Amino acid sequence: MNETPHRYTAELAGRIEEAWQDRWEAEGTFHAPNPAGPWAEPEAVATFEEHGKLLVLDMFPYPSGAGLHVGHPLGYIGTDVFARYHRMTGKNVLHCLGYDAFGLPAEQYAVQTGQHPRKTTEENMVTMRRQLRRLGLGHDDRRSIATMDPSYYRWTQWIFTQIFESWYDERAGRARPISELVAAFERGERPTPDGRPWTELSADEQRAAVDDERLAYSSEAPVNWCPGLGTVLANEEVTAEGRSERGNYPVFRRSLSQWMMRITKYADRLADDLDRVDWPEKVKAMQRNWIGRSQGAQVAFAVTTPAGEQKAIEVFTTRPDTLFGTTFMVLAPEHPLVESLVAPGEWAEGTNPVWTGAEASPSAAVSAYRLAASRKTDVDRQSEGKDKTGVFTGSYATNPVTGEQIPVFVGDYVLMGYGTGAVMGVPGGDQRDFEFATKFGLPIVHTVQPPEGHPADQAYAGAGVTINSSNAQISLDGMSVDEAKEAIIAWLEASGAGHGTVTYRLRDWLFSRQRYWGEPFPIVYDEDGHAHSLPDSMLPVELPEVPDYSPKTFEPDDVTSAPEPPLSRVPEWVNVELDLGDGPKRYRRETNTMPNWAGSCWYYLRYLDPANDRVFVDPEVEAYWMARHESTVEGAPEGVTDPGGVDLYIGGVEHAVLHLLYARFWHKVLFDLGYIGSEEPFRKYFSQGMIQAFAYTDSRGQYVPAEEVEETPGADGAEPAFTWRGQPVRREYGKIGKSLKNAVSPDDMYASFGADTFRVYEMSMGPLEQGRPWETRAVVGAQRFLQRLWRNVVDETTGELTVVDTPMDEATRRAVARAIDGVGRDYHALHFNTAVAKLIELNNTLTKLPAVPREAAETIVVMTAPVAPHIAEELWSLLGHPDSLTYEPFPKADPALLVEDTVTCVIQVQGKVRDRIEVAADMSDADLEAAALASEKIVALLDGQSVRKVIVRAPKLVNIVAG
RNA sequence: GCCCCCGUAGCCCAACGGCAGAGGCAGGCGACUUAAAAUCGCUCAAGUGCGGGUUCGAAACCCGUCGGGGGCACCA
Repeated sequence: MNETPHRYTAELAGRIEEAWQDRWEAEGTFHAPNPAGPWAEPEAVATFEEHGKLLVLDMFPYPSGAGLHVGHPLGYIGTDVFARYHRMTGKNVLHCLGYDAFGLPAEQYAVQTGQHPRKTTEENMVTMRRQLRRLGLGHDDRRSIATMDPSYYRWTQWIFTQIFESWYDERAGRARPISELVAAFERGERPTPDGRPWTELSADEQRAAVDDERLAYSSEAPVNWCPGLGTVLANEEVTAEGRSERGNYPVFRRSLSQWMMRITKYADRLADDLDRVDWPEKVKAMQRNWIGRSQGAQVAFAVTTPAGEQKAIEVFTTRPDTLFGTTFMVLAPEHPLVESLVAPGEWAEGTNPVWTGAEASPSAAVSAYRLAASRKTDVDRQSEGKDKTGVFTGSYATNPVTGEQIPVFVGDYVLMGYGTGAVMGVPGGDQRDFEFATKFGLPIVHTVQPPEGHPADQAYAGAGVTINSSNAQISLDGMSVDEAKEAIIAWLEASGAGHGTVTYRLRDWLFSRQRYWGEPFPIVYDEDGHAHSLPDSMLPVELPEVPDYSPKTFEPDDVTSAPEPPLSRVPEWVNVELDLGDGPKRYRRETNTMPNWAGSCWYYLRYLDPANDRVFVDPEVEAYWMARHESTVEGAPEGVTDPGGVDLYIGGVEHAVLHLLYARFWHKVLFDLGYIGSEEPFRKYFSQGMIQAFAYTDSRGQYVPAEEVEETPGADGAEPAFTWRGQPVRREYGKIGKSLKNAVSPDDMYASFGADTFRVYEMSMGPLEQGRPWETRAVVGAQRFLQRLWRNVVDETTGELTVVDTPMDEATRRAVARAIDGVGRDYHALHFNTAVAKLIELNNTLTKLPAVPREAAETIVVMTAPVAPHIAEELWSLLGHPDSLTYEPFPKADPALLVEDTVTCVIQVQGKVRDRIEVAADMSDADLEAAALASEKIVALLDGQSVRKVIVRAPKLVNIVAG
């Protein structure tokens, strides 16, 4: 028979946990009141007036069919601990979780099985909800939205129409409604594209002028076409190797008509406002890198075409100071001027044979080169490495500062997609140009004095004194690089040959996909093919049922294929009669769908007011939860202001560019249009580390189930040996997942230990931002802690309370006070691992007492609640409190108990500890110095040496410098 | 090639520039048990990757170097 029926086992933990989860749900414990909107509870909100609110957010999960593994909940537990702690500090805390329900896996599954993706997704959501509920997360379950619900994507579509109906006013530095653009054209405040008065433009011309300014626009442009997925992709979804981030299929550049978002208009604000948010530097750096703002100059090189026309080749350079060293030019193969620069006839007499590409004439050489370049994928270009290729066009341009005639080449190391698609070749200052010049026998002029010992076979791109840079009007010689840049830009601007400018790596965002399982566009085309956004009253545009979910996919390397969206196969949905204000007319619906990012661009706003069917979020509600603060975020530079936003956002670093950039963009548009009052979505973002696990391969390199591997410790510190079914296996470390056969499910943890133990273990493994290895056998440490905590309150045999109503002794009071102080600060700073360590320390102290005083027990129970809420609730209840401790105030430490009466003072000689003395905590420096010098050990050690200096850090340290 | 992060007991991790150890795992010893598991108690264990420097004093700050992880990469 069981002698300890009331021991805190996994089984007992499970019963307690499920009971409390039911009670929290029934009582709506985590429902956060809103100040306005359909759920307005202003009186409830007013009760939080003293301590304010806190908005905590997790990254929007995709409900995967594979279920969760133990790595997934790390961030969710982190936010939950933080949220629960702050409820105890008296804040109105909003924390909830919804689902990013549109996505590729459900659609691919649907294609294979014919199962509707909604059904699959709903089933997956049920599983995930169960797994997360069992974890005891304190979510406001009323706010759990899903992007696939028409009541949600109605507003995704509405936001799209707002973006479509907006333009970016450069002068005002913000987005404005299209109607104001039309008004500006009408009043003549804004010149039309060709300068004619607005009224003289035809209807089509007026429409084109407006459409060219829209923040969402459709355009025929080279896009990333992925035949293997049957869809086009955004730049951000294509890897450096030119493959799809999802599925790793080849991606080709094809010119197709697609929807784009003019995110480039926000490049500066997206870059600048990174200074205003509290994010990891790493992530800020990645976004800055992606935006790729570079300061420089645009310079025009005059060229006379073979046909006799005067043209200019515009180049962008970050190093205008090196203009005097420009000895050639290179255009991208796709550059529009190439055609007109190709010299007719044979090569000129004496043309360097290396320049000709072994062709008989410039036109043959250039067309062969261009053809070859057009056939290359990014992968090919990559694999060619740094070997510079190119051919001469037969034309010469004029260097605007030297007046020299310099040859113009076509070369594929110049990319059409960056800058102007043309570069000035400065072999002395740019390694790529140097390599090109060496290969083609072009002159190399240094314009910055290289330091001594600089290798002769390299360009010099560093700082130094400008040389070889003067003409009749200007001399840069002797200037630093920065001075020279400034001087030459001024000269270029004065002479009309160029101007200072900024370029960006960021491109407009490709926003359409040829998929079924996504939001339909709220766009229809009239009979002339013009796009119209649908009015609010016609939203949502519901996703129709289709006979076949598959996008037409192709052989992954079929370059000639073209996308065909599934929705185009439902003619009765595509062709509609609508009245858009000018009577019923025939329209054709847009058949592309939105990318997965659309729903996740604004979900945090919907969390705030999910039941609102009048607006996507009530402005007062948004202002309450996300308003800008008076004070700036931590570490913000001088002069910036707080942008508002979510108080804490925890998620993986894998979305550093994609989701976090897109969401910032949409947020800024909504701010510009006056719908919200915060300028940034995520004031503080914290990037959690990834939990990984060991995986094992057998002699053939096949993965074997990690949980079945046995470890034999090596003798005398040798490496341990690992075996699986008797055969030796090799250990490696990697991502948790099916393919490495090292996945551990949270369900197993609930069954073996309970959710609280699992939570404590995950939080205590190490700092939240750091990756670390999962180790199932170490989980028991967390369980032992909770068992001891339980035993400090409850008798394992009888189930009776063991706490006593005697006051705490002095030592216990001090230990409790220290813990309160430390644990509170650790929770606040997201240092959950050290918070748990301090709780364990205090608990171990209490364990050693003959009986635990009630006050000590209650204090530690309350402090433990954020990490282990179920056991804390249960003990709190056993201690006689009928209500949940969710809103119980976090204990406050008596400052008097934090300072010791006496402390151990360390006495060092030359920085080495030589003696310790007990002294009063308030001892003066002089007294302490005297006491230290009087120490017998010190006197003996100094042995008459003179004391040169004494450093006193009362009351803990004295350092004597002798000699 | 460039940029960022991390190197502390066998392992995961602590330590305002001031006594290297808070906590956990594993190991060892002991208690309980017929026994084992679980549990409890005790215990062992590193001088902080390496080399310089700054300082009265460095795991911490600076420079260099090695190792691990991540990001970017013909971006003009």
